[in-house]
Amino acid sequence: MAASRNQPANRAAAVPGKRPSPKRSATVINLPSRASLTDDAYQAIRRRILDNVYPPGQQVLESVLAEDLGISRTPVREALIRLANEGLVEVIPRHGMRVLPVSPLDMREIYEVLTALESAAAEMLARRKPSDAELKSLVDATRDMTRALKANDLDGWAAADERFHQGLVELTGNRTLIDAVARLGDRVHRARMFTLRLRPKPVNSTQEH
Amino acid sequence: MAASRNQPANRAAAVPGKRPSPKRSATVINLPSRASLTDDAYQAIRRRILDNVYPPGQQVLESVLAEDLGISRTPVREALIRLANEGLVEVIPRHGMRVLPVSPLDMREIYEVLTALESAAAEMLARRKPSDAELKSLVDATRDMTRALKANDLDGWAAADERFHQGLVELTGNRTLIDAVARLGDRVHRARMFTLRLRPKPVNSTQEH
DNA sequence: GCGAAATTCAACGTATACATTAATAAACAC
DNA sequence: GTGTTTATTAATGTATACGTTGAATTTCGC
Repeated sequence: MAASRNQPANRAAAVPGKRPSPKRSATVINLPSRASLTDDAYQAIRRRILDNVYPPGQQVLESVLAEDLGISRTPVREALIRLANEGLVEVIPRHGMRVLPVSPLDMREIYEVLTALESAAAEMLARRKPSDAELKSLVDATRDMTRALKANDLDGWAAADERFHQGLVELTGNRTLIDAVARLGDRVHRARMFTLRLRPKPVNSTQEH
Repeated sequence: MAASRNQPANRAAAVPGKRPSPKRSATVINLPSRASLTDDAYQAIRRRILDNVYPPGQQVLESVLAEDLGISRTPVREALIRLANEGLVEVIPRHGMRVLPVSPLDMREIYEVLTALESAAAEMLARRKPSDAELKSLVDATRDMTRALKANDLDGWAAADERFHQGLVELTGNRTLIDAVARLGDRVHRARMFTLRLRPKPVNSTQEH
């Protein structure tokens, strides 16, 4: 499988708050992270998309991104290839990248696929007869979801929900499955911005197991 | 796509290229838009992997690939990013790309995911009550599969099988699903080289619909 | 004034240059 | 001979250079 394209944890200093000169200078904080500039660019651009700094439909030129991030076009291009592969953006030959919109249709499609994958995950898990310890994270997440739901805390619910899905899929140990779900993760996140509650609840399908 | 046939003569002086492939006879009148070198590289490397020219575990340096394809490292790198994203190779910092092996475990994982996705596709299709015309390709493929199976024609079976899966998924019209399956396509192909018959038969799940 | 042809412009695709650094080999002390 | 340190090499990551070409703009014919 591809190297861990998943977003680990390094969300601290990904976004350059300032606009240094196009030249890379010492003003850039030297983190112990040996992340490549390509990775940085990937994270930064991705973040801006998820945070709606670059809303759907937004177009940004490679050169603008590069200057904005204080790096050259090369790592920007490489980051864009990854983002395009992930379905977040589209690279239009003369117009830079374009943030792909997430239409209601897209959402439905994504949820259909996700539901299928998670159902399979639940089934696999059930078959594997996991220990209670393994299930703890899931149970916790479910409890948090219910709790948040009662408190009308949508954000909390979403967070717990995400933990649940993440945990469910990861417990299967099926890397291919994990990757497939992760690939949809960002788009789900964006879709969720539009519709937090249209979502079906795959919780039942696992709780009964 | 833009026609990027740009190999100025000065290139010969700069690089002792051994492979003047980017040469085009003047008799060609209206050639269709040229793919980018990145695309070419992607296709070429991918093909070599699928054809086992680069067997699993094989490592090839960027520079070797570049020289081999008669292009610079830039498009090679971009192609490798795509291939890595697709799970065909891994890019190891100092050792170029490495063709990922497809272990029996991988195969099982892939099939688990594929089965889930295709089951969902079948369900979606059934719910949509497709016309007979739409189903024709599926029926044909199924028939060919059965036929090939009887004739012990494994290759024929595999081909029909592939058509069946392709068609099944495409009939749903769910682009996300189509993409997800397509993304697994190459790995499936490689897995299939090892085990043509360990495969479960999702045929039933659709035929009954 | 309006459409077509010519021109300008800028973004890109690709090649190449360059500094960095891991891997390898060489030198060395013991 | 062996383990350690230093030099060498090579592959990379990134920056930059550059020709190509689609798009925008202007010029031109009418």
